[in-house]
Amino acid sequence: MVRNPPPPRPEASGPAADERRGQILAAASRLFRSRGLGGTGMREIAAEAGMTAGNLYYYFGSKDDLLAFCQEVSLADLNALARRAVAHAARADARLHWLLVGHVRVLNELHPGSLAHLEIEALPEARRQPLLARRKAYEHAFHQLIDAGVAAGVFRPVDASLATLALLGAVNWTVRWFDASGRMHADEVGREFADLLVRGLLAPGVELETLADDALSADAPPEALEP
Amino acid sequence: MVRNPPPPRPEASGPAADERRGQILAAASRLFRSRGLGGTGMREIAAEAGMTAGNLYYYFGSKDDLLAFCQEVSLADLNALARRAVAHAARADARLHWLLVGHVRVLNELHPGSLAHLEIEALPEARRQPLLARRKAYEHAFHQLIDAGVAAGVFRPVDASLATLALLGAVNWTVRWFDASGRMHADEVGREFADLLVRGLLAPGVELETLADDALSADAPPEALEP
DNA sequence: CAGGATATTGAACGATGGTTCGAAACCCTC
DNA sequence: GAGGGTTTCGAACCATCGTTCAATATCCTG
Repeated sequence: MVRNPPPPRPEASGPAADERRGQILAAASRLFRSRGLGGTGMREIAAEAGMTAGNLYYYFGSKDDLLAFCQEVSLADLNALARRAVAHAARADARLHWLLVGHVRVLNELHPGSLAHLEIEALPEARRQPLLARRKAYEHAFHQLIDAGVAAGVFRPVDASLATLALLGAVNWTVRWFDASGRMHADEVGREFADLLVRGLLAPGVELETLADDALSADAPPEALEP
Repeated sequence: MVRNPPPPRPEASGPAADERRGQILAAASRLFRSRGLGGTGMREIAAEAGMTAGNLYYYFGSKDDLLAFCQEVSLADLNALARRAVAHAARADARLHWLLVGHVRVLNELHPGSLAHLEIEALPEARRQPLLARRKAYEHAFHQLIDAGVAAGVFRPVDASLATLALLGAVNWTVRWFDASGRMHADEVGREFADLLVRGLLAPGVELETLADDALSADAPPEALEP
């Protein structure tokens, strides 16, 4: 006879719990960044969030849950950005530039030190799939923008997949060294990076165009995020 | 009365042991790559290298020893490359391009999946310092090449420190996704990346110059590496 | 073939990690 | 202030991790 799985432990819900989850996520991100992912324990995360290890499990069923949540949030924000960039009417180089600046800001300013989609490998197979799909969607936006630029003659002909990985590598790497208390703000770093990276794609003779970067997705567009 | 530290346990020496250490390093690198650093245990590394956990300690005094060795080897190769690039007579863009290609190859072809200088934070303070010094030296080479290019009017004026981080981010990121059995070889990826990144630095109107990339440092220059 | 140095094993130890759980504390509402 | 839901604690559990070590196998040398 098959035994029913134990009743799913009651997971906290409601706006208060969501708020708390946000605090935990922030604390975890901070620690993940300085001590590495495997190097930070639940007790440390709890302490950083001003609570007890046992209490953490009232909000997250497991460390994997916490990690997956961490990445879902970042990926959702990144994808929201990407959708806006793809839908925008400006030239491909301007849109790509704008997206790159936003990317750096989301990773270092909105979710400081967030691992974003950086450590998917650390999750068990079952959790990976949905996150990988979202990451793929995000990369697809870069692919699209680059192809659009090539088609328009704004970019020189490049392998869009490879170029995507180059751009993402550079901007993702910022979480390793960016220091919010340092001499530069996230958006300044983002602009310098985007300048360099998008210029690397331009066809000879084309001048880089840019867009004004606006507010981050925290108080952003009215359209809802995907479910 | 101060007790003498226990006699330093005999650590294997000789060419045979060095060979074995090389195998272990390769196995460890492979696992670190797929499972992450904190996620791989000594037992797994040992198994991957075809031996027992206890046996590992005949070659490395601790996991930190192993990790530090891993990074020293990669950094030594990278710095050897960097010294050649800095000493070379060609134009700055060509030298930087050559160095970037070499970097990708060292990380993905010579030491597949090596974490290189990527996870220094995981080491205890004492170990970090010498590695950080070597990394700093390596970054300094990029800084030099970029400044030289700017001075020569080959590159547009950029923040050399920031540009260095952008370039290194892109090429370091390759260890996350590069697959030796994939459609591209490490040197092809390296060239595409170097093209994009160095072009991003060029001053308007300047055409990219490149150097032929030669053999990797395995059978490389006669000058000795530093001790 | 003997015998010592070199390699390797497998079991064990202590510490730490994620996790569970019953009980206490807190916070509302009636 | 009694009572029920929500939240928090703290101790304990068990697996795993890095590590040690005495014993054994393997290899080379005389």
